[in-house]
Amino acid sequence: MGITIQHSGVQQLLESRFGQFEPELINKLAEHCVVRDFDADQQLMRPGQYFKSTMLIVEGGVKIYREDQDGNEFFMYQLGPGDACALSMICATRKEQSQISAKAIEPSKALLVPIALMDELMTGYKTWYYFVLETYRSRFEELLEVVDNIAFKSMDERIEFYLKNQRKLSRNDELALTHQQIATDMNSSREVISRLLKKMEQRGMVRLGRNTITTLF
Amino acid sequence: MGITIQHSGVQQLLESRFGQFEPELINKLAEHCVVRDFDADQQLMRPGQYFKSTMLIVEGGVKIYREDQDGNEFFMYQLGPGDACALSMICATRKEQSQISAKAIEPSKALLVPIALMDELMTGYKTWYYFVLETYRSRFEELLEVVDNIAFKSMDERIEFYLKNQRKLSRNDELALTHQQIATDMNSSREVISRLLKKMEQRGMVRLGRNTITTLF
DNA sequence: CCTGCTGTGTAACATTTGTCACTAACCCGC
DNA sequence: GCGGGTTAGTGACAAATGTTACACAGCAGG
Repeated sequence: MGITIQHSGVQQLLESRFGQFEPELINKLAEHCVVRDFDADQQLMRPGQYFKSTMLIVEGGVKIYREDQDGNEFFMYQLGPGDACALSMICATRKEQSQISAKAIEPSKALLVPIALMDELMTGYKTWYYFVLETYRSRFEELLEVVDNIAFKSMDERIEFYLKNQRKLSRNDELALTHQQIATDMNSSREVISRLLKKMEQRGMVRLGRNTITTLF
Repeated sequence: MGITIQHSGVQQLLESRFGQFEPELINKLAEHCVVRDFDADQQLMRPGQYFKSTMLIVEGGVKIYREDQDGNEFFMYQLGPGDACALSMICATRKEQSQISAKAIEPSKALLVPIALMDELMTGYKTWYYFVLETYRSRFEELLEVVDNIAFKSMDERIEFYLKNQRKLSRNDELALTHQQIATDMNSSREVISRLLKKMEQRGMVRLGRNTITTLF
């Protein structure tokens, strides 16, 4: 399954991705945490899973989904290097079940921080405490933006928002996406997405190709 | 505007509503915080506002809304005594603008905790630190449930969810709500709500009266 | 070059939700 | 008991989204 536990090199990874951490914190983490590799498309979390550690993304990218009982997906936001999964913190803290699912979109590395360490880190290291609060804050705001979108906006506006997001993440105007992928992420159907994308093409907002959407806005 | 700043009785209020706090923390808070009264329907927060303190609800009830540019509202969740507003914590911590609006649904009291105190409380008082994390966690989960609802569920299921929520909050099967209020909270229109409520009545799920909805499920 | 698979286009239709227009029922103060 | 305001019910229609069904284009492998 491509899972590798690495003990070496943790310190360097931490220094490069989490430069804001104080040196003693980095040492502490390097001492007690391991890095785990994930393949593209591998799940980092699934609904109903329990956590023994919280995850910091060191390399790659991770998509965070909400899933309902029937297996429908709904994409919420994406994490990159330097981000932490607020949910894994929350669940870890409470030893509770996860309500979401996370999937690596490319080969990724995550630092696993044992729950047992959390209290000590929180009270002993100011930069950790700020990091955790900032993580909560930004995930919360992302979630608010998600609510905004589905509560107030129509499908075409949401597609636009989605494409903008993808562009920012891939740092590329040409997106390698199928209509079906978008439909799944937005919990809609391919036909609807095709229809609306076509309209956007007519309005000159995108150029469509097989497996690619070029944003022109 | 019915705003009163009280300095007396803070300690008793804290003890009754936040019994989990350690005594030294209660003293600390009583020393540095004030209680503020809000009238029914008065706004505690509005979008674009800056915070100098974070708010703990001591008495009453507060509705948390998302608002869009056109002034549409979308109800997210409700706070009662013993709850804290995660957003006010987040914004306070970052001295940032609020993205939401909060309104008292009945005469309410809130404890105002100055931001300046946050660091000290967080690092010095374990029960405060747990309280803050638990606040983030539960708000985050409420927000996830909101996403769930609007992403996956149809209007009638959402109404059901809404009514269940209201019932839990008011601890009463008979809800004093107009269809228009529900429509506003759900960012829909009165006619739609009336229509669906009527269907629910035919299915025996509710009994409808003027200004009242009696839940039978 | 044929074949089969995946991705896309599109028409027709169903369903859900929103809007408009109007009526009726109820409630309160005079 | 009579207006006037608020709340609710309803039909007709519009718009958005979802569904079904099918055609077709591009590409990869034999």
